[in-house]
Amino acid sequence: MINSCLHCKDCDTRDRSFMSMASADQLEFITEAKSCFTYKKGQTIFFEDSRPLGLFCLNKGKVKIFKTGIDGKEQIIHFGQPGDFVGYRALIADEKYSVSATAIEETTACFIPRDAFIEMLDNNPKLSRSLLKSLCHEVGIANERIQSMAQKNVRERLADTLLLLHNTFDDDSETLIDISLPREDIANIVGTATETLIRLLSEFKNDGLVKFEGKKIRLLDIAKLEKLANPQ
Amino acid sequence: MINSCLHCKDCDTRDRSFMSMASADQLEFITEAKSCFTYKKGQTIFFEDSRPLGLFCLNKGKVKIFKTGIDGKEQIIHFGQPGDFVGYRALIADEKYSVSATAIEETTACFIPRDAFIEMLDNNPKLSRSLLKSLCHEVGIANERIQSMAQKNVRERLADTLLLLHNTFDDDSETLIDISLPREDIANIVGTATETLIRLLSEFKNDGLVKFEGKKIRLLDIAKLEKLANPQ
DNA sequence: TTCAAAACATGATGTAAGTCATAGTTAAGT
DNA sequence: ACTTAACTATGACTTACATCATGTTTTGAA
Repeated sequence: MINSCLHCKDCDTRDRSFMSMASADQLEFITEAKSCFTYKKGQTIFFEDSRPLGLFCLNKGKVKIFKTGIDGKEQIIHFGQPGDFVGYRALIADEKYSVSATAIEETTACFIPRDAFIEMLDNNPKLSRSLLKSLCHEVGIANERIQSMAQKNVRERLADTLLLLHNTFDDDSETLIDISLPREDIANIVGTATETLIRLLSEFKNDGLVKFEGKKIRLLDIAKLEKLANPQ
Repeated sequence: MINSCLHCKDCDTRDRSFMSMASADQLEFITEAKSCFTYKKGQTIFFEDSRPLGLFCLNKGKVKIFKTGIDGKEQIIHFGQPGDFVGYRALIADEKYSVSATAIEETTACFIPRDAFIEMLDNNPKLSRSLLKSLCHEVGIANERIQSMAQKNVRERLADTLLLLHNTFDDDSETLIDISLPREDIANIVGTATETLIRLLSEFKNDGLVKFEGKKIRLLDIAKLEKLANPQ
């Protein structure tokens, strides 16, 4: 569903995003070029294997970025939240999307068409440098995840995941993980069966590591979780 | 061990590397700044958790890039061969190395100090754009690997790995994988125990999928391996 | 408010793959 | 050429986790 757009200069997620690298002229230019959309919970923003026509800059809500495997099992790669650019990797690499993005709560996003983004990128070394740095960092994160999948057991990966979610969606130095995910989604981050995830999460609860508050999870012992995630 | 350096303009791996983006002036500048090293099989070029002082441009040999986990088990992330830049992610991200690089055969590499590289990067949008594109592609590869680790069994991942090695080290449209790796290293790519890897590889041999030629592996049925790696 | 459909939970069971043990084989150094 | 060490190979055993089955609770739409 298409919306009327806020001017980028008035967008309060700008300072949290790559848009903070843009000049006033570029903000003007992008505002002209973009269009805005809202997505209900469960709606998909882009699909794996389709061609990117631009990128999305989120300004409200949360999305999950995932790959769909055999028998439809999702592997969640990461999440997007206000201020995040999503879908730019395929765009820059000049490839089809290798992931899908689906709203996990009501989300609004600005769509920046390919050409406008490329022009901004070409005229803004600071932006391109910032993207470069961010991507280098991300490759490091991804490599860590590969190792974790290969060498850690499910219990350790669950601890990892809870800490990751906490860092990504913290209620600001709170211990509450400020996102509602069904168990199946958490299992699809950890890389395990939903039943196994449920069992382990109950164990964590019984061990006093976490507490369930409605659909959200509160971490009760971060130090212990960190130890669990990274055994000697 | 330090060497006398070849001038970059005379380096025959240049066209295969990011150095092909450099201007004549920049090749001159880099040649002035760099120093060259040779590493014997087993020697390490850089260590995880240390600070990068520059990057390495390989011009002979092969290196494995890996992370070291609990009880010293390595997870091999990828390989470097002539023409490859290695160690630039940590440099650009301004982080410590998150991986180590060790020569798996006699290797020579040029070391380009941080400042010289950054200067070249800042003055060469084509290079920075090329790096950006390459990194975006790499993130896609890494994500695929995460999914594969999470959802595929060891047999499927071994098929994946053999095809990957074949694509990376092909004897040019040959079926021979042109690299000598001990079973333990292959296990550390696949993410399994060495004994399991050995068993599966024997099975693959008995099933007519591969053939051992000295320390190298020849693929006998690539179509079948692809089917095995990507079931329905 | 009711009913159907998700989501959550837990038990029973099977199996892929890890671990431990041992032995043969190749490679490397003196 | 001989000895030691590294690598490859196989068997026996264990276990973490997936799968299947079934029941309960929550959610949301009519």
